[in-house]
This record gives sequence, structure tokens and C-alpha cells, in this order.
Amino acid sequence: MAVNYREFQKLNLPVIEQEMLAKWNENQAFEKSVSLRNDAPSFVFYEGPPSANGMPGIHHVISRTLKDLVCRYKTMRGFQVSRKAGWDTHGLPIELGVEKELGITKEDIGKKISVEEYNRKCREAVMRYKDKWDDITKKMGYWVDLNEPYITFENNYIETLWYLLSKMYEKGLLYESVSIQPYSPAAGTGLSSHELNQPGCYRNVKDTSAVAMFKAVKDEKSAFLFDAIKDQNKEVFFMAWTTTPWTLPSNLGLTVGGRINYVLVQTFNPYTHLPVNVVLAKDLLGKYFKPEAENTGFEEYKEGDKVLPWRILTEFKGAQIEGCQYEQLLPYEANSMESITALNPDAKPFRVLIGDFVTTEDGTGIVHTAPDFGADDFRVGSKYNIGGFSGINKYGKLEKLVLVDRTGKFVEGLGEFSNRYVKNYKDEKDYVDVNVDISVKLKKENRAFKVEKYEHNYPHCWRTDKPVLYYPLDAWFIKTTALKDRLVALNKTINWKPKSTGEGRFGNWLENMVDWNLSRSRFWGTALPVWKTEDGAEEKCIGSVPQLKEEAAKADKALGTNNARLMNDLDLHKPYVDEIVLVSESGKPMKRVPDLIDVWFDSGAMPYAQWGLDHEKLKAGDPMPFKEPFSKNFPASFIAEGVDQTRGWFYTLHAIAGLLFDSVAYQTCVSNGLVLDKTGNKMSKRLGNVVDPFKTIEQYGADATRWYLITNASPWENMKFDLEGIKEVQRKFFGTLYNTYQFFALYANVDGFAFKEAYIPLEQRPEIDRWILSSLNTLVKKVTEYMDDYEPTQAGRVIEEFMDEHLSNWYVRLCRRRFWKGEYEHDKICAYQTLYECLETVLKLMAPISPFFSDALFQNLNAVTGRHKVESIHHADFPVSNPAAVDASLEERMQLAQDSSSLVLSLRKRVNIKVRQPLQKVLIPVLNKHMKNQIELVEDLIKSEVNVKEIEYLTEDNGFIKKKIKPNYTVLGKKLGGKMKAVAAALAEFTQEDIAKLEKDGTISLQIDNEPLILQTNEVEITSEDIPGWMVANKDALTVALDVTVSPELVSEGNARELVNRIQKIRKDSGFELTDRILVKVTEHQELNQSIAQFNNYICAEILADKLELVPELPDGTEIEVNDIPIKVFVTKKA
RNA sequence: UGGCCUGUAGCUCAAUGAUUGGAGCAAGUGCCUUAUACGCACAAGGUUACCGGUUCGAGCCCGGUCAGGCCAACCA
Repeated sequence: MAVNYREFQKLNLPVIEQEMLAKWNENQAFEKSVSLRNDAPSFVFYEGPPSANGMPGIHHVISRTLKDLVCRYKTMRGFQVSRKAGWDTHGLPIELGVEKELGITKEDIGKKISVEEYNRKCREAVMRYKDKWDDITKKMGYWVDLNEPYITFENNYIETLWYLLSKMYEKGLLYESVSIQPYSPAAGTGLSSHELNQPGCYRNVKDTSAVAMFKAVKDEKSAFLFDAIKDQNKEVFFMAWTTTPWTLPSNLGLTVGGRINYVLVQTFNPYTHLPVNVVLAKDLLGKYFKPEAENTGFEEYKEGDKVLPWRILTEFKGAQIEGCQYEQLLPYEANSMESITALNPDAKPFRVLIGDFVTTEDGTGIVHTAPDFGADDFRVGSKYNIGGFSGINKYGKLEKLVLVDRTGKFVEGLGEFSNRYVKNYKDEKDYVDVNVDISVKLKKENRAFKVEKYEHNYPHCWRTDKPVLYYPLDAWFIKTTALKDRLVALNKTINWKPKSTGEGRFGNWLENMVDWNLSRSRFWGTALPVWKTEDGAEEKCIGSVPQLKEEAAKADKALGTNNARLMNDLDLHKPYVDEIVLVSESGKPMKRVPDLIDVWFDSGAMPYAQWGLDHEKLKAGDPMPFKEPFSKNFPASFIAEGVDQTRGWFYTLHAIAGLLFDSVAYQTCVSNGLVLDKTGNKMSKRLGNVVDPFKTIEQYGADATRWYLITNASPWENMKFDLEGIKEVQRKFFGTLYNTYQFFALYANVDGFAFKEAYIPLEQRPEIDRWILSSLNTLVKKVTEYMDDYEPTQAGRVIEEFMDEHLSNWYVRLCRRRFWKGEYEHDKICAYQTLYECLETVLKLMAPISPFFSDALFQNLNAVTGRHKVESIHHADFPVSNPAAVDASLEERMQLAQDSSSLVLSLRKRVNIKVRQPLQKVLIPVLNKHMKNQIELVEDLIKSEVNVKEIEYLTEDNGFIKKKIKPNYTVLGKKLGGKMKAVAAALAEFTQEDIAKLEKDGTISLQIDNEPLILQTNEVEITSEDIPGWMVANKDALTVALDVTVSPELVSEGNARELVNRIQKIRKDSGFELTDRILVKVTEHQELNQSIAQFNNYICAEILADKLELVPELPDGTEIEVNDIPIKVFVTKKA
């Protein structure tokens, strides 16, 4: 049965895509694309789980296009690529969404609504938009297994997380410590960074600020300071500024910048008027001293003088005072040395430290460091081990003590400040600011240099409107820093696209790594599987459900608890896990610590948790006891997400794999940029500039959208998204492809071409066929290289270029006649086979990027020829470049033909002679034998393309040609360097004889700066000069000249061609079939008669007329103009 | 505030350290067409964000500034 190639009515990508979707669904095309590769090597891909509690946006389409095209490409290259979808289901955004929906706050949870009920709401909310996500996934053509996704809230997922955490615990990588977090004493709760970023949280407030003076201790390190002092007052003070004087009793260090310049200044204390020597940053002298008072007035200075005399005694870098000691500023019982060393005998408080966070923007360039109340302070304090305070807790046990309690007031043991609130947290009417009192005390004691109200931006609790404190809270950490070097080393083995994300952004992040704070004090999330006795002395980390059940049963037996009731329908979430009581080694009850863990641990653990824990393997002691097919799916060959994931998913995947398994989690990581709106703004709901991916795909099709997203800019660049760009892709690329296919189908259906004939060897095909096939194979090679290098943008662009410039606008245009003229024989079959192969190959090349249309056309082609035994292009193999088909010389001369044609056409335009008007001659100066040979081989092509009768070659022999010479800068520059200019000048002086000599001998010797120099042909570029008296145009080494004289004979022929064109238009307007024979009558006209008579045969052949008659009158004829000559024609279809 | 990325025509993007910085889109004019989609040609459009440096030669390399973006922070 002869089956025809399907022809389309018009190009409607969305409709074609819907048909393909239905077909894929029906044939299980995705599942087959995986199962057909069952015995193939794996290419491992991990899907980063999106959160389904928000609508998908266009930016999701770009990263998913990237992921999909790589997976499809690798499948076509013969790998098996299984792709499991996943859902991120825990975390703050979900909780906040639910809180908003229910109109409650965090405080209400457990009061107005039970934790059980609240978590049930979260669980429901999480999958709210799952349908939409599934829908966009399918519509955009993202092939991923949606039927068996991993879901982070499921028990088996959480169990794997517990296993991983317990392994960390065993290795000593999971520990409890304090971290400095925003804390609201008024609300009695820690605040997340999210809460702190609520509008209105940062407010300008006026606080009492103080520059405190810390008295240096003289020792070896500080001796140089003391030596610089000339008079008898041998006291040195470090000046440090604070906007929170209440933190001064907690001071344990002073931090300076190692590279910052500091000075020791002799002056007077403005409050006590005592002579003092103070240290501060040189850049900040102006804040405290007036320039005119330098080096003057020391003798005259008296109490009450506004202007302080000052002089610089010495200058030094911060690094020089590292380790200097000073006297404690406000010593009391609670912050005594005893308190500091009780828990930490090695502590070295009251030292000068070096920190990279110190600036000279404000203050004194010396930072008062109280590790309990600042994250930077805490970090630098830990580094130098400056210690902390301790006291006796309510169990009578010695423990860490913070000098301000959780209600915001000083603890006992701080003298007159004990039990006073550090800010007015209780709205006391007669609240006396303790900060003022501290400042006053310092002033009196000669320990304050400047006390003033200072306005600054400070965070406030969004619920109580009270200032936030930075406060040390207990938290659980993963000790990533312990394996920092290993993580850095592993990162160097990852192939990052672009490189800068891996080396810069990610690499720097690893270099400056801090331990991973896992704790979250929320409700909906993975519970930290650590149980503790009340006194904190014993703890246990649970690593699996069976272990939990065993421990629970043990406790029921030992303590008489009723854990059993929770075990049947076990849910590893709050509040259920919190109700489980375990028993310690010593027989005490243990309760779970209240913390949940960072959701990023959830997603970073997906390589293992997506499969779940294999209890058999676990029992057998397998170090990687995860269910199959885990072993075939670790690590990932490839992942891709937005660059915003660098410190998110990319990091947590890397950290977990590196810490537990000493492996990378992924070998290649592509990070894509942001999608901005067309004016470059970030898309946000607030600005209303978000692009709805559903509408876009519905209107323009997923293929055009995907192609646009990939080819417009490299994935890692931020891209400005503009619907006009999709329209352009649709029109230009898909339109051209569609038309090329339609053209093929039109004639192949007429001739019944079905690729039944044997493949005609290349050497038996015409030059132009060999040329396009050579270009095609070159294209395949390039696309393969780009795809292997994760450069889909470049791949797409070369496909576009081939489709447009080579296949459609050169090959098909030049070969049109071969398809509709003549019998179905050798040349025609060559043309069909060639065009078919080009189409089929291009479709396969583009299939990963635009999977729908390529499959549709492929299936249409394959339905007739059956060349591939596959149901879908996505089951076929990717094309392999055949080097034997590539002929570089042929590609070069075709380029010459294209360039010459383009130049001749530009000349025609300049003199306004249309292409239908034949011209006699083109002159081409040829510089050498090779060039002449090349052009001769494509001479016929050029002649017909530009409608000229002959090409004449100008060589040196016929004396027409004049040559120009100039240096080849690239080659010569490397060799000569500074002599370039002299050589260029010398070449400018070259005569025709010099050039000829160089060409003949291959070398020529010059005198440059009185030194001999040998030049070779490849070190210069020789081009032709304009031809005197002719119209010329040139491009690179190619020059053409056109003979623009139009003889009467040429006019006559031009008229004939013009007439053909008009009649073809009439044929078309009349709706005749391509093969219809016609009869034509034309009215006589003096200027046309001769032409029609002379070219009668030619005209008839072109327009498929059996007869062309000249008649005097044609009342019913159509009026037309042939080169401004009015005539009438009458066309009838032959019966 | 820091780390990273980006800055080229009105717009979207090109340009191994090299001759005169190129395409497409948009706007204008003409041409070609048995594919009606495209294309070709002409003309126009540029202080390559700015300043300095290295180099015989810089859009490209180096330093700084400015602007936009992302991430992390906002601490004295």
C-alpha cells in the first residue's frame, strides 16, 4: 500500500504537540525510552525536588528544559536514563502559608490548634498545586517518572534521613552546640531570618552608644606601644565602640583588622580630662580629633576645653597587636576569671584578635567582642578560644551561663546591674536605661571616651515591636568543617557549567565553610532522631524504624510506658515522635529533643532517600544499605538547577555525600541563571511581570518555547524573557523546517518516493548533494561535541544555521527544479534521498531540545519509509558523523559560490537591475590556481543563481588584476612583536613585482631596522584590488565585477522570463494543480512580439503550456505588465 | 557589607589579544519565489558602562569606579 507523507494545513505547533502527547501517552513512549535501554550503561540523573505549594513559573521551564534535553540526548546516545520525580514537602514556606491561611501565628500552634491538626493542614497544603505541576511537566515535554516520585514527608524517606543522621552521629559529626540567633526576649522565641526580613522589622532607632577604653597590659607583645610613650603617663587604652553597652560586661575580646592601620594617640579623656594614650584606626581619627589640634596645646589644656590636643605616637598594622592583653572592663562575680575557666581551663580571654569582618566605616576600627551576642564575635571568639561564662544551674550542675537571661535581663552577680532589663521589654513606665548607667559608670572610671545617642537601623521583633537580641541558643550542627579539605578536593573533580560557579561561588563557599546548623524550632519537618535524658547526661540517636520499635518496646518494658500504641500506625512527624519515650542505659526515661532539621537536609539526602532503606542490607552491615537500584544510581552523572541553589541543594548534596561516603554526589553540575522579564527585572508577583508558562505553551507551543529558552542565551546567563523572541523562533526556525518538510512531502507524494531504492553512493550523486551531505555530517559532529560539553545553546545555534542558510535557502532553493522537473530517475532519486536524509538527521539532532515537532515529522517520514524500527524519534539513536562524507574543499567552494552570488546580487541592486534580467558577464579576479579551480567547479551554480551568461577569470597572465598585500597580524605579531609597524609600512610599499616574487618563491627578504627579515606567504594576506572601470564588490579575498550593459538580446530574454513569472502567478491564482497543462493567449505588443517568438519554447516549458499564441485582441484577458509593457493574457486549463 | 555573575546598535545575542566590532529583530527601500514561510540586497544604527594600566596592538588581560542581578549577611 502506498502511504503518503502527511501534509499539514498550516503550522500549528500547539495542536501538533497535543497530538504527540496523546500518542506518547498511549504508546508509553517515555517508559519505553527507558526500558528499551535495559542492558545499556546508566547515565544517572537526579531531579531536584520542587515544592508543590506554589504555582510553577516560566523559570521552572528553563531548568527543566535543560534537564530534559540532556536526558533525552543521553538516551539517544545509548544510555539508560531513569528519572524519578520528587517533591520537597517540608519547611518554612509551607508552614507560613498554612499560618496565613488559618490566620494564626507560631505561638498559637499547640494552643489554638493542636500540632497534630496543624501538621495535617501542612500535609494537605504541600501538594496543593501538584496537579498543576504534573500538568506543566507533561505539557512542556519534561520526561520524568511522575508515577513513583519520592516524597520527603513519607516515613521511608524520613527513615533514610534518620539513618544518615545516625551515621553522622556515630562519626562524631553531629553535635549540639550554641549558635547566635536573632531572639526576641519579649516573645521568648528565636526568630528566623525570614521573620526578620518582614517589612518594618528594621527600624531607625536612637540608642546610647559608647566608646569604651580597654586598658592594655604591658607585656612583650605590647611593649612597643608603651615604648612609644615619652612622658611619664604609661597607660595605653584600646578604644572600642558599641551601640549596645549592655553587652560590655560580656566582653571577652577586642577584634582588629590585620591589614588595617592603627595609631597610638596621646591626648586627654574628655570626661575626666586625664592624659591618656589611646589606640584606634588611623582612618577614624577624624571622628574624634580635629586636624588643627594636632601636636599643639598640650600644656594649655584644661578642664572644660572643647578641643582635645592630640599627637600620633606611633603607627602599626592590626596584625602587630594580635594577642595583646587588656584588663577586663567591668569585672563582677558572674564574669570573673573563675566563671570563665570553670568549664574551659584553657580559655584565653581579654586579648586582641584578628577578624576579617572589621571595617573602618564606623566606630574606632576595634570591635568590642562579646561572643554570646554576635555571630561574628562568636566565630572569632571560638577561633581564639577566648572562652565564655559559667554558673550553677537549677540541677546544681555547672553549665554555660549567658549574662542576660531569656527574658532580657541581667543575671545575678553583676553588681548594680543585676536583674535589670537590658532594654525596656516589659513596658515599665519608670524604666531607667541600663545602657545609660553603664556609660555613666565608664565615664566616671576614665573608661569612656565618647558617649552619645546614635541613630542606626536595628531589627525588631515583628510581633512585639521590641528590639531583637542576638542570643546564643542551643542547636544541632553537622561538623562539615571537619572534612572541609576533603570537600574542597572532591569539588575540584566536578565538571561545573559554568566553571565560575564551581570555582568561584561554590569553591569560595567551601573555603569559608562553617558548621551546618541543622536545628529548626518549627513543627512540620523531619524530626531530629535524638533522645535525651532530662539532665542531658545520656542521649541516643536512632537510625531506623526497626531500631526505634525495638527501643520503644524496651522502654515499655523497663519504664511501663505505652509506646506500643504509637507503633502500628507509626508517623515519624510531630507530635507522635515526641510522645515516644525511650530508656537510657542507666534506666532513665529519655525524651526526643524538640528540634526539627533544616529542610535542605531532606533534599540533599535524596540520592539515598529516594530509594529508601534496605533493612536486609542494614542488618548485613552494608555501608550503603539503600534499596536498589541505588547502586546503579550513585553518584549522579548530571544535575542541573538554578544558580540560587549553589548554597542550597548543590551544597547539601555535596556535603552529605562527602561526609558520609567520601564521594561526590554529582559529576557534572549545570547551574542556570535567572529568568528576568523583558526589561531585565526579576519576575515577581508583586510587580505583576510573571509569565504564565501554561499560556505561553498553549499559545506558542512547548517546542518553540524550549528552543527559544535554550538558543537565546547560554543557560547560565540571566535571560531576559520576551514573548517576541518565541514568535521569532516559531516563524523563523520552525517555519523554515515546516516548509522544507512540506516541500519534500509535496513532491515525494507526487513521485511516490519512499526510500525504496538502494542508498545511492555519494560518488554517484551530484556535487550539490555531496555538498549538503558533507555539511550535514560536519553539523552532526559539531552538535555532538557541543552536547557532550553541555553547551546546548551552541548546538541549537548551529542547527539553526544549517537549517536556514544551507538546507532551506541554498540546497532546496537551488534544487527545486530537480524535484518537479523530469522523470523519476537517478538525479531525482538522488535529490529525494539527499533531502530526506538531511531532514531526518536534523530532526534527530533537534529532538532533545524540541521533542514534539521533531517526533511528529520523524514519524511522518518513517511511516512511509520505515527506515527505523522505532515508534518514536526518542527511541532512535543519535546520528553519528561519517567522516568519509565530509569534503572540506567542497564546503569551501560552495561558500565561494554563496559569497560570489551574494556579491553579484549586491551589484545588481546598486544599478537596479533585477535578477530576472539576464546579464552577460561576471569578472572574478583569481589570486591563484587553487581559487580558480574551486570557482570553476561551482561556476554553473553561480551563473544560474545570479542569471549571468559567463564568468571570466582575471589572472596575472591577462594583466587585469592588481594585488594588495598586508600583514597577517595574528601570525606575524607573535613572531615580530615590536617590529610589526615597520613591517606593515614596508608591505605598504610593495610593488606588483614584489608580490609576484613572494608568491612565486614563497618567501621574500626585507630590511627592517637594518636587520634582514624573511617573510613567508602564510605571514601575509594577499587580496585583489578593485578593477579600474568596473563595478566591483568584495568580501575578504573575493572580488567580483559585473558587466551591466544590457543588450537588446538580453532585454528580449528578460522580457520572456518576466512573462513566465506573471503567468506562473496567474496559474497559482487560478488554483491549478502543479501538473495541469495549460493553453495561453497573449495580446500582441510591438516590444514583446519578438521576445515571445524567440523564447516560445522556453516559456511553454516553464509554464507547462502546450501552446502560447499571440492574438490581436483579448476581451476577457487579464491585464498584466511585463517590464512596464501593458498586455492581456488569457490562460485556460487543458481539458 | 562580602562573594560571584553581567554590562557591546533601540531590542536579543556574536566576535582564538589582531586588519574596517558582526548577525537577527524592529523601522525604511528594492528584489527573488511552482515552498507564501523564508531569504537576498541597499541604507541607517556603536565613546564596546566609565577611568586607568599591561601590550607593537585591548570589547577581550589586569586594577579601580558605576549600574543591574544572584547568594550570604546586616555585626561593633
